[in-house]
Amino acid sequence: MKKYSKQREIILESLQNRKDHPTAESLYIDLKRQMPELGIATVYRNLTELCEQGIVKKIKAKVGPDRYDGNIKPHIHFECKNCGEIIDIYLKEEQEHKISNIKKQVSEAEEIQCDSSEIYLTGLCQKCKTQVTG
Amino acid sequence: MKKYSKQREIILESLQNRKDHPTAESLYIDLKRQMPELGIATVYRNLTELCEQGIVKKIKAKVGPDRYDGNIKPHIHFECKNCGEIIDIYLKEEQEHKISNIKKQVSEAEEIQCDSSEIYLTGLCQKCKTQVTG
DNA sequence: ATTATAATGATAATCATTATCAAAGAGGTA
DNA sequence: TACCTCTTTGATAATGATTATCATTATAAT
Repeated sequence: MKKYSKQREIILESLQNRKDHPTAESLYIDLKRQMPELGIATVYRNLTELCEQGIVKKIKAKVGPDRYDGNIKPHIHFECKNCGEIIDIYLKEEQEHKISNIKKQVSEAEEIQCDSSEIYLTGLCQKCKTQVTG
Repeated sequence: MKKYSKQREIILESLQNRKDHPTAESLYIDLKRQMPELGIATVYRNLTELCEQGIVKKIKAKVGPDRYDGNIKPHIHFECKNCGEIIDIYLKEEQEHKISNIKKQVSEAEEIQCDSSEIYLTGLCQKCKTQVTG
């Protein structure tokens, strides 16, 4: 039987309140301020658990360790190859619809059961675009 | 100045001939048969180099270490959550077109410069679908 | 052939993550 | 409340993947 833990609670809460996509370590450092006895293993354990429950999503960035996202509303990620920031992008309903259509077509054509899709974009974010370009 | 090396040649060649998406280690083990003096660091070094040149692509799988793909023709990846296999899926021209359209729209709306996109599907492959379901 | 420098292989070092395990906490039940 | 069982925790060792170091070898230009 799954039991309550204060640690799991604050990890989820923090992740849902943050607007960025922290690594396990940065979450750990942050939470240690309000719970100094917290251990890094507990953070990893709970992040894994929350991912399995589908409350949290793991992001495999191109650069650096895995990141975690407490926002599970459908959206895609853009990673800036210059500053490394990952920004959330919400597709319009019509765009979302096109994607799920393609997913359906592919599932049929390949005879697979596709239950999730992820779209990663890479390039230069607004800031870095102007900085790098001139 | 960049210099030729036999090692880099066989790494690229092997990757382009293989139809799977090997990890650095499995590539190393395989190539060691034809070149026993090959070192694992050389494999990592050259894979990184080839990725930077854009001749090879790195795949961050949900499970396990990074994989490499010698096929750079536009395609997307499907990872089976049961057997872990990664299969290539080629979108139809019209599907590809819809995606690049969305990419363009997003780039404008977000004021970013998006130069690459990756679509990642997850679920059950043909084999595992029938195995698990029935 | 000589020389400059890039690439290699062995291996140490690092980084991220997972495993282990004794102690503490949660959630029953008597 | 006291007790029991099982889960979770924190500390830390262990592991796995990748990168750094460095002496040696190979490449390519002169």
